[in-house]
Amino acid sequence: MQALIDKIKSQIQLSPKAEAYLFSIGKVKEYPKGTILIRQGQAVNKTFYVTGGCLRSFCVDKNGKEHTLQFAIENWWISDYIAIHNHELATLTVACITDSKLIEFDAKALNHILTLFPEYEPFQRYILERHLVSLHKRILNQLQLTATERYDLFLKQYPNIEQSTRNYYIASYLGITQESLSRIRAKKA
Amino acid sequence: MQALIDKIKSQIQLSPKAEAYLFSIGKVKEYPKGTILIRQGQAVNKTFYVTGGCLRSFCVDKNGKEHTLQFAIENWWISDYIAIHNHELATLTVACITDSKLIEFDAKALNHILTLFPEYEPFQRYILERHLVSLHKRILNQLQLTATERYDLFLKQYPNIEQSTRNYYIASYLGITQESLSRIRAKKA
DNA sequence: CAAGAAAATTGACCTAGGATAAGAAATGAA
DNA sequence: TTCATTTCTTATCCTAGGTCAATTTTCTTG
Repeated sequence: MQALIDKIKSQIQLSPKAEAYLFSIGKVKEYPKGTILIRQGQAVNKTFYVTGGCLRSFCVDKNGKEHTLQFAIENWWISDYIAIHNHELATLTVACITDSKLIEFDAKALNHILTLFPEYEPFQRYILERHLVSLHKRILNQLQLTATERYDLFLKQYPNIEQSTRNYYIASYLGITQESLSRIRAKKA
Repeated sequence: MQALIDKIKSQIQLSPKAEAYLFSIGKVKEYPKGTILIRQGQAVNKTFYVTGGCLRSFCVDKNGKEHTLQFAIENWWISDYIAIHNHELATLTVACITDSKLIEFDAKALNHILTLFPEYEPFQRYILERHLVSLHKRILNQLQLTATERYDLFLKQYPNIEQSTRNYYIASYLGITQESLSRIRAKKA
């Protein structure tokens, strides 16, 4: 929790009261691999900040195939923002890929900090912008790179995920099948 | 310009001073079809709010192929956010697809409003969140839909763009070639 | 450690969509 | 209007990656 506070303080001035509020609403948790934190179809009322381990958000299509929207490692936030922003039920599932250490926030309480302590806004904006930029890049990569190039880039961006996650999850993030990913790997060796 | 102010006021309380500031930095402009507003490789210092017409942002890959990141129609913002956020030169080009009416903001001046009038933050956050959600959906669509399904969705999302834009731009947004798009269209008729 | 289960690999075949090229239709300038 | 240019369509052939199925390897867990 202190690590997050420090991160925030490196971006903005945080009053003692705001800091105390953050402490009061952030719950440090550890979840084992496989834990499902948000389930497709259910209400979303939590947002997670990752301090250790790795999670992912994904949706399941009509054929039962999974599609990974996001991997979240240390220092990233994860939730179903589509649902939160649109006040809808979850279209995504969020699950721990490995044993994970998180700080769990009630989404409404975290949002309320912006009303109580407007000084927090620039930090939230920073997070949103960073996220936005990473999505822009992802879309451009998806449009212009081959599967092999996307995989190479993935390895650079998430150098430690490969060991701890299944082939299938990576493939479902890259937009290919696990068999194709396996072939791509075989070619590299 | 007043239309934008009204939009903002429908989301947040805006003090007369903040409103005056916005007026002072927003320049109403009209550009003819084909105008390039931001050029790949150059510095980015503007952000555009669209009040009429249609623009797009795209990058050009090593083979000279274009990839459309965004179409912007009425009530949307467009710029190169990757460049702005990372303080880099433009990786994107932003161009008018049709004659367009815009409100042009100096990016720094627009950003400065957040310091001068923190009351503006929630609006900026609203815009960022909306953008984020649309990108999440786009990625999920790209991962799970066929080219034909993506095209159908595109027609729903941008019912008026098809007439005013070239086939190639739409194809480069969907991640297919213009020939494929032409075949998809032929099949529908 | 052994037996099952889960995950990854590999092979044979298939298909959506790409590449190239040529012709048809729009668009636009004179 | 006509000629030229740009855009769109169509046809042929091709390839990256998908599908399905059979192994092999790697995890689990008793």
